Amino acid sequence: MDTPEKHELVAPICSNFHNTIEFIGRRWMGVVVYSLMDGPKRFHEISANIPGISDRLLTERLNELIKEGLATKTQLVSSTKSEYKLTPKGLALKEVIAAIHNWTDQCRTL
Amino acid sequence: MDTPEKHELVAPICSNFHNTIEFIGRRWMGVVVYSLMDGPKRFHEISANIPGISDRLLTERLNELIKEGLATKTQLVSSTKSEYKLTPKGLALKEVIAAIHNWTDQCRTL
DNA sequence: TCTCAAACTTACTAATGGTAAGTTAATTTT
DNA sequence: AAAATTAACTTACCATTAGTAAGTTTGAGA
Repeated sequence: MDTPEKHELVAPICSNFHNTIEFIGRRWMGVVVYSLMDGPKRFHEISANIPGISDRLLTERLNELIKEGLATKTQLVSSTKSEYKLTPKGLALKEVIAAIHNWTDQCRTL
Repeated sequence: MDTPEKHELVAPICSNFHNTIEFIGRRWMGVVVYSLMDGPKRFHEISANIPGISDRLLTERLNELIKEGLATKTQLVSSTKSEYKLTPKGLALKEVIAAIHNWTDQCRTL
């Protein structure tokens, strides 16, 4: 018998609508992905891009993106430099971001 | 001088990308909206539609939707019956849901 | 009238997030 | 070359949000 896992994300996040939206809806996740949409960025660049986010949460969200295959991390020359980049799977969220943007815009007339 | 409000949502949720995704990304919010997409529903119907959600959180999410103008509540005859319905603003999220669905599908090949 | 169901509400615990300070290695400045 | 600074984390602690379960109120049905 399997151990019942309740609401833990055992299945890949993209296995259904609920998993997906709960994942990309975690606090700050949306803007972190958004920030990486226009190309690879350093940790401090993402941080500077997102007013209000703390190092701790940014580290956590980036690690979650990596774990789920939406981003990769590259250590540059020294150990104090790293770069984050979206994978094709991460880049494919562009449509979702666009849809939210559209909603945000048309919202004023609704 | 205004009191600084930190990260509270003072502006309408649809005023920018960050506000919007943080709002629709709250736990269970996505599936609650999804559940209402195909027409008005009673409280217990939504609840039955979403395995795992508690009455407390469902109440909270529905009230947030109402507060932000994405849904309305109608008291039916007696006070023990109520019906929830998406407003045009809420219905307009259909595109966002579709985009997430598409991502979920193409995810397998990425 | 007695029981049951709908739609909450309350109380309490667990998990997640916010804030700030500390760490380590590599630059840059003096 | 020593001192200060920066990058990228990590740790610790408190606050907020979520999960779980039991209780409340009104109305409908047997």
